[in-house]
Amino acid sequence: MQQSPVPPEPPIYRRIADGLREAILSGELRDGDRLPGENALMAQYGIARATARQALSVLINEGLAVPKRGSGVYVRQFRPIRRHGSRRLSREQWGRGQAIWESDTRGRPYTVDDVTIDREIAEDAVARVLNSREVWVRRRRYSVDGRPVQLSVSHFPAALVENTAITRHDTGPGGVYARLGDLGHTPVHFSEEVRARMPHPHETVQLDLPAGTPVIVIGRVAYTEGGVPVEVNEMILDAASYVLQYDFDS
Amino acid sequence: MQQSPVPPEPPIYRRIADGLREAILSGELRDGDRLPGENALMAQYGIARATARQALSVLINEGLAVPKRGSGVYVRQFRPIRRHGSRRLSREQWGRGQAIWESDTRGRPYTVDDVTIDREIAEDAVARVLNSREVWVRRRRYSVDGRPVQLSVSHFPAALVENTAITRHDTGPGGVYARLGDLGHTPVHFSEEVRARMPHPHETVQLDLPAGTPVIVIGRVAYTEGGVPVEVNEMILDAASYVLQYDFDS
DNA sequence: AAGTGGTCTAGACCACACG
DNA sequence: GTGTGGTCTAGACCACTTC
Repeated sequence: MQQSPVPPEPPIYRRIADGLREAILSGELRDGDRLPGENALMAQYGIARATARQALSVLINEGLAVPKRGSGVYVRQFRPIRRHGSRRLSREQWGRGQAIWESDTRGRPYTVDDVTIDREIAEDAVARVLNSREVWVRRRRYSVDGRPVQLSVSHFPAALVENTAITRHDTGPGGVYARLGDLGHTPVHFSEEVRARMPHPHETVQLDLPAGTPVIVIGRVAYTEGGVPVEVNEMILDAASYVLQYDFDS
Repeated sequence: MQQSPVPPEPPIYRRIADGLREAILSGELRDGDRLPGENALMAQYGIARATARQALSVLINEGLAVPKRGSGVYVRQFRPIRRHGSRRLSREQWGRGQAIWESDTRGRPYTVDDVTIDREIAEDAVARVLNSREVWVRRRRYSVDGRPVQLSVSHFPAALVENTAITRHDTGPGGVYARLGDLGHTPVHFSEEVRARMPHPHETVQLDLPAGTPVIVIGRVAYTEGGVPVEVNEMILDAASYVLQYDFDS
């Protein structure tokens, strides 16, 4: 007779984490509420400091809680920005149905800082797509409500944009896409590749990410009507701050 | 005179993690290689066990390394599947440019297990989109190469699909979309909302996710030509196994 | 000043993997 | 059997936040 396998008891730190997670997901603990601290958990469960910390670290690494030094551990809030892929299709009737996830639809103003513009030798993947190793690179950081939410690195074939406003800080009215249009290379087709992963250290710093926050990586290629690739843009988004929306037919 | 701020030394565990990360990202340690273990780090740096563990946990939570019980900690591998949003546009000329990220383009066979079909009362968000609280729900899990990569939960308005093959395991040739077509409700418009976050515990179990792996959450609504929503599908993807591709005009 | 999280030490016992 | 990671204890000092 086969012995029925006994489900092993989860370790203490996990049971504590499960209880706290339940309280968060059920709404018993709300956005911004303070969780029981290390000392409280030690007393309540009769455990060592390291064990209490381990329990809290589970929730922190899950992105459900954020530690504040000298203060406590708090329930994290989620108020994403909606980013539309195809504006054209999103405007159509059928695309105006109810969204699944609530999000901030009012166009909150974003600010741009840390703009840098350089002529560089592109890495292999970018060079292959643009058919050019020589590129102009525009790096920007976007913030909403004073909090950084996105890093963006745009690559343009150097031969195409040399001596245009695209190589300068002030790109003029309409921005870089308008300038590409002036050159007869209006981007009309876009291909976006979307990934998600944990952030690299420099991304954690630049986006001021708490532990347990993934980033969404969007690699976007813009093509002209003739199918010529004119821009490769890699965007790094704070995953907790964004919902991407893509609308399409067929 | 303003004192120039002295950059504080990072803690030991962080410096060790930085060194190991460097070795991984530079390619010095390759996919599947074994990292120095806890004992090795203790000896090499003259630190306590907990500190060595803390260093390794950084890389594990970043998704760069995977611990194997009783064996060691290993460099993680990344070989994503490419998932296309709009098949139609992806086939067009301009969309056939080089991809930024390498991925497995050969259509690897996937298997479906854990299929369940139930009549349920939908949660608010789904009911609002479908204009129906009564829904049929199809849950599936997809695996590639024997490893689970995606969970999928499809909702259909009960009144629409009652007494059709959509409420049965065998949906017949063409699957549920063909059956919706039989009813005169062929889905032709799609709206997808994409998020990324750390997995919930049950997702970690069902997708067998190592620590440090985010999930991509896709909420997809299918509409008929007349703009009637006929399906809400929530997909949970192992973020390390997927690259999403979206192609669009304008 | 008191409380909080951040780092670190020096032990311990366990289950599991590998040779 | 030996080494590995997984869990846990009982202390310590520090920097920071809050009162």
